[in-house]
Amino acid sequence: MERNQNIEKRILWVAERLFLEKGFSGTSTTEIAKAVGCNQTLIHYYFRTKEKLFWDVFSPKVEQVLECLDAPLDESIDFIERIRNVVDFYFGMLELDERLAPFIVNELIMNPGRWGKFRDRYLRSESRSSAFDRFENMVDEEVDSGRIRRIKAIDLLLNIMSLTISAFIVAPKGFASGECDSNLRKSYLDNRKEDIKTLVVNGIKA
Amino acid sequence: MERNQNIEKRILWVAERLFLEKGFSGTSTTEIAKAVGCNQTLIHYYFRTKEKLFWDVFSPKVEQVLECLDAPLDESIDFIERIRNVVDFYFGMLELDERLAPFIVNELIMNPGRWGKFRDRYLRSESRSSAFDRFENMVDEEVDSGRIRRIKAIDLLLNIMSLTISAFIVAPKGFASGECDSNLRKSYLDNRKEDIKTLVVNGIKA
DNA sequence: GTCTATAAGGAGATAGAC
DNA sequence: GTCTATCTCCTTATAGAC
Repeated sequence: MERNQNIEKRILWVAERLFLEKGFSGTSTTEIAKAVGCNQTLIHYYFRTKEKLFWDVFSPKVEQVLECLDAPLDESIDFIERIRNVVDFYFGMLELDERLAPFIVNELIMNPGRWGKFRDRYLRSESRSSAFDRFENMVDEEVDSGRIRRIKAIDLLLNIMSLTISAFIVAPKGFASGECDSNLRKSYLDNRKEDIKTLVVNGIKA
Repeated sequence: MERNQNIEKRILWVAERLFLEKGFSGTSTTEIAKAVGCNQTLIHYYFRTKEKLFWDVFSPKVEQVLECLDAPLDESIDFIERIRNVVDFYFGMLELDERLAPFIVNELIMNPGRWGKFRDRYLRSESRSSAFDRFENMVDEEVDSGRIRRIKAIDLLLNIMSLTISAFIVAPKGFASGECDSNLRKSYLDNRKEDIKTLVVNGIKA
């Protein structure tokens, strides 16, 4: 990538990195400009406001993440195995970039209203035939047949997501190991993934 | 509480409230002063820096929370019941102030280094006879006797804490219910508490 | 103890030259 | 497109009058 070509895209890349590392409020447009190697006013020339830059960076990513939530629901395999796949899938998604989970949680805490439009689009009961509805139907069917204990789909999903996301919140902070060594973190995450799968699967047995 | 008496304490109360609601970086000393009804420089007269004010507010609370982590470990009752009590206990602690969990997680993400001294004091292997060590001994004993599945105490604790804290991160944001109605939130939290207890207990069965 | 005044710096955003 | 200069506002912190 040439240094002087496509400044607009380079601003997007750099902004994504800095927002992920330091959050929205912790990143200034001046800092983004410095990292890009351009003038601060250029940020505003291309994106007008910092808020709009934020959305230009993240709305495609949020869409992408939300839309692939149903990817691992292959109905040809055993339900328990499908749930294990869901955990693997979420874990793998967050493992691609370990800054993602802290970023999401932080922005959710600091400015919950900002994410309302995504909640409305993907979790509200009005929007039928969503990924969550397919997941819910699948869980209800297992409960009704008595193959798993009585549990609401939303609770199962919250359990899986809470445990998975939390693993990445704790991991890089050295709370688990006392060290920030890369191998230790990897083995910590692998260990957490397996334990979470065991926990979630045991937790829904009839 | 008189308005003109004990300004120092009033600064501490107001600072606690604002730090909890808006985080450390989101709260200015000017804003604290305005809420107290005093001059901004008075904050610095009493506490010198914002950082020191932060610690004067929270280190007693952190000490208190960390020191009572072993409170529910009454050894006269069944282990499974003891674990259920631990969940009840953590839940109750966070229910006392629903701003606590988001605050802790947010500060942990934004400035992990700040909490290093507490980690060192309470979770490092060097500091023996801590609350965690007693918990660990208890879990190891149950594993060795075959009464529960093979699990490390730290994993069990991370499971419990992740699920409990996450419930409060999601709760006030309307992600679960789509509403912020107080009764809905209460029933959401009660429901989560029971499901988490079931999950954690099922998850360690042999 | 409490105030005014102010330093010294950083933020987001805009006008206008080139 | 990209820049300089600048506006306005806000931050933490200090000096010194009272």
